[in-house]
Amino acid sequence: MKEISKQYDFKAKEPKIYAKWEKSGFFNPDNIKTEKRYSNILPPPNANGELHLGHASGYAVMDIFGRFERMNGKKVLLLPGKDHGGIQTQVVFERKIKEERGVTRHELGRERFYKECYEFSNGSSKYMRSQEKRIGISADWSREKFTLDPDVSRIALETFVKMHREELVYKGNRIINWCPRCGTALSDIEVIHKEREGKLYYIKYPIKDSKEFIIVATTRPETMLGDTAVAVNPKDKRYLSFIGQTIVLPLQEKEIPVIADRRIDMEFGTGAVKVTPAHDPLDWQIGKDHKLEEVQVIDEKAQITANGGKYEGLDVLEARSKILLDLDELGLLEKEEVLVNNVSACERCKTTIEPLISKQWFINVDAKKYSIKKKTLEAIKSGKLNIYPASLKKVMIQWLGNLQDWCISRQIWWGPQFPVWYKGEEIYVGLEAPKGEGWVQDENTFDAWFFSGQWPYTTLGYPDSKDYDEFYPTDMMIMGKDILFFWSARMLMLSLYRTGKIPFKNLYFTGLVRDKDGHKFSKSRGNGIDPLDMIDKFGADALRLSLVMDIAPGQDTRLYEEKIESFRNFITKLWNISKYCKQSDEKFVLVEKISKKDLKSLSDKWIISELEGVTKKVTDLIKEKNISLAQDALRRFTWDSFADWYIEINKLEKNTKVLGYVLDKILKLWHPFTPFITEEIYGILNNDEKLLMVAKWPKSENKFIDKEAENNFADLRELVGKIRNIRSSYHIDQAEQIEAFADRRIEKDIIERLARVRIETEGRPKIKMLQLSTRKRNFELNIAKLIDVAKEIAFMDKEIKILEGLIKKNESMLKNKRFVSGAPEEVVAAAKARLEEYEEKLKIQKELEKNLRRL
RNA sequence: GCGCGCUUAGCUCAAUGGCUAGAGCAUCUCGUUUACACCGAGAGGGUUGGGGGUUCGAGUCCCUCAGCGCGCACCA
Repeated sequence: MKEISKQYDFKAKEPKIYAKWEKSGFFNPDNIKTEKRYSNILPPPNANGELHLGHASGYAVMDIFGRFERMNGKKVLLLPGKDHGGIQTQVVFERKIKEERGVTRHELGRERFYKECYEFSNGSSKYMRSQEKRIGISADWSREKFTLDPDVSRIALETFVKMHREELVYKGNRIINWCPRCGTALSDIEVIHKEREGKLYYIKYPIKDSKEFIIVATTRPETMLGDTAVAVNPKDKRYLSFIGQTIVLPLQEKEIPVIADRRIDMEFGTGAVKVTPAHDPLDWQIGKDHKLEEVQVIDEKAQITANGGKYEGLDVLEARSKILLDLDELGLLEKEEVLVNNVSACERCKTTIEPLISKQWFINVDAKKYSIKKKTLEAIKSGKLNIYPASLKKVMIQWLGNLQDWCISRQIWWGPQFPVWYKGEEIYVGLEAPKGEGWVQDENTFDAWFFSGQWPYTTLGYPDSKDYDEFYPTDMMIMGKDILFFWSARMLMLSLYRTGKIPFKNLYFTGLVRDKDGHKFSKSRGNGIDPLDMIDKFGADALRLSLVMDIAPGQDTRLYEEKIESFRNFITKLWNISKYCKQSDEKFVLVEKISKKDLKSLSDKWIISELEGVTKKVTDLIKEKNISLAQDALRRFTWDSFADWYIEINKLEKNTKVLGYVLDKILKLWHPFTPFITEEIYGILNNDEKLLMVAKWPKSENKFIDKEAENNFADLRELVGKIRNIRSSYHIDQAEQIEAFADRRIEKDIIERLARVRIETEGRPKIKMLQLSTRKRNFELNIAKLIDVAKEIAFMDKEIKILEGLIKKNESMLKNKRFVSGAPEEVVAAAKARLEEYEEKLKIQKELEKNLRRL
């Protein structure tokens, strides 16, 4: 039989335990023979970096649910993968080659850049995979996927072809968000808005053949080079007479009309707006409706185009200052005002966005043949998808309601190219290049989210594969709430379109992991916690626990070393508990089943009753997706009830069978949370012949619930507590055994041991004694020790007052007819029971006080 | 502007409308023992952000105010 060593060396053990799991083959659901299944396609991290706390917390949650379901007899598939990451990876890789080799992607050329970026991603993936394993995730690595794997990307590309055939996608000129640094179009959600203090410039626009002006206000004067109208609200009396007149656009000397449009806010600025359809989303709309010319004056490098006349070639900011100078010279600059407004920036590189008109591929989200928007809204509203937390359902519905066409083409090089070929006026859309000479493929690459949005079924080999039939729709999807729109919404949209099914039954959002002060972890702040460092320092189990403590779905959580440390302490406790059990009796073994006959003493009955209760509670809480509370309840049982009370008592009245039974259940209940240490202990105690990972989850059995034992044990604890309290408040040395006398049958040995007293049961000594007693007088003893009578009386008076207050409260409740008839039966019964209990306690207290006064 | 979330012990968080509002960390006191000092025992610490309401009963539900955080839209 193996021994349990003095200390748990998690650093040495964890890799070995993981290797043992992998070798067992049970990460692969094919090796589990059952009809029931549970599937969770894991979110693929971008294959360009390192595992961070966000990943770690997500994996901890996914693995807890996965292991729970596996122990509940299901074939569990946790399918891992990596995302090629599109823009983000390209930005990272470009920076890398610039720093390391001093080259740009243009110097490498498209083909070579793609190839090297692919190799880079592959290398990072391997590294990340080794990190993911250290968290302990029980994923089926034999099924691991990459968004660019041929089988995966083929299915995703087919979706595009299908959409094209069914007219859900189109290529067209629209105003889009352009990142001049990345050199690509972006979708609306890849743009972040930052408040910045800027200036609002008031510029005089002269009316043709008149001395009058209209003053317009703008934050971006450089765009005036492309103005094709001035717009006012038709209700605005100030400008009624100007509508239809002509303005001579300053600097360009071009004639443009004054138009009326109800979208103009009369309150803002002067109420008159310069309209630049080529460089502002709202102006673009107005331009469309009024059939205005779209004059592009800013190009894709954020420089002024030839349409900008003498400003051509200037950077937008240079152009802005030059234009302001020129206007001032002409006397057309009325004034400047400070204004705080939102500036759009690229989510990845933070460069200011230029709105441009550009020819891009779009998904029509409200197409005639199939409205992605409507179908997705319907599915969410149908209630067939459980969302944790439920409040995010509303957010999703609101977002979908406002959804605009989705720009899916990018001008970056990293990622799959559009399956579209051109030859002159001809266009071909299909998976393979068309036969014949002279076809040129569309240069655009896909928005990476178009690929990851199809992840639930591309990974399973849609449409005709064993895995797809068996595991789709999946049971669970877990992600950070920061990618709610990016990912969960897109998965719902695309999966519903392609497969006709909601891709998952449960959608669980994790919150953000923050530092102790509630700040985001960031490199610039230097407050980052590297999960791998923490695993080295405290072990994977401790990190997992700290990541799921205090969490609720979608709620941010704070993490800091002391928190992880306190869970490392718990892990040590679990180890020591097991060590004690093993050492307590050479016959000690883990026990799967027990019968009532095996429960000898009060404490046996109590601990088993509590165990059954906690088993039910933990199981229910995990099913409700409330893993934080489940863990909390289990920890309290393990540390407080089992270690601090039952084991201490076990040192006196051994019941090795009960000990083995409780430990067996505890190891199983803890396994989803702390898989490594529980597997290690289970292995030692079973001579490595059994694997905890696939052990059966404990089932709570009502027959062991024993309320009477629980109450009696509570009384015992209360009495011991009272004695300890007295020792502490009178500074009685811990070494000193307090003399006591009891004339009733009580759990003498236990109380003597736990409270360090010596209890005489015969020959009551003739000295003054403090009397202690509990409810129903199950336990009563007298302490033969000099005490401060006045102090004790004061203490008892306080107790009596509290009890009287409680009695009054409960009495008035029970006298209230509306309470008795209106409240649930159990509540009324509980109130009655409480009242009796308090009355009895009060009676005892009063008696004790009377006795005390006689001293 | 619209929407969402949060506010409970010094800190981090719990508490199906119903038991004297609880844990962990931190603090203070003490420490003999067949696992554990990464430990054990005990103690202190609360007007549940303010105000109002509904209810037999409110930390919990409603209204309102304040503070913090987030999302969306607008931003000429």
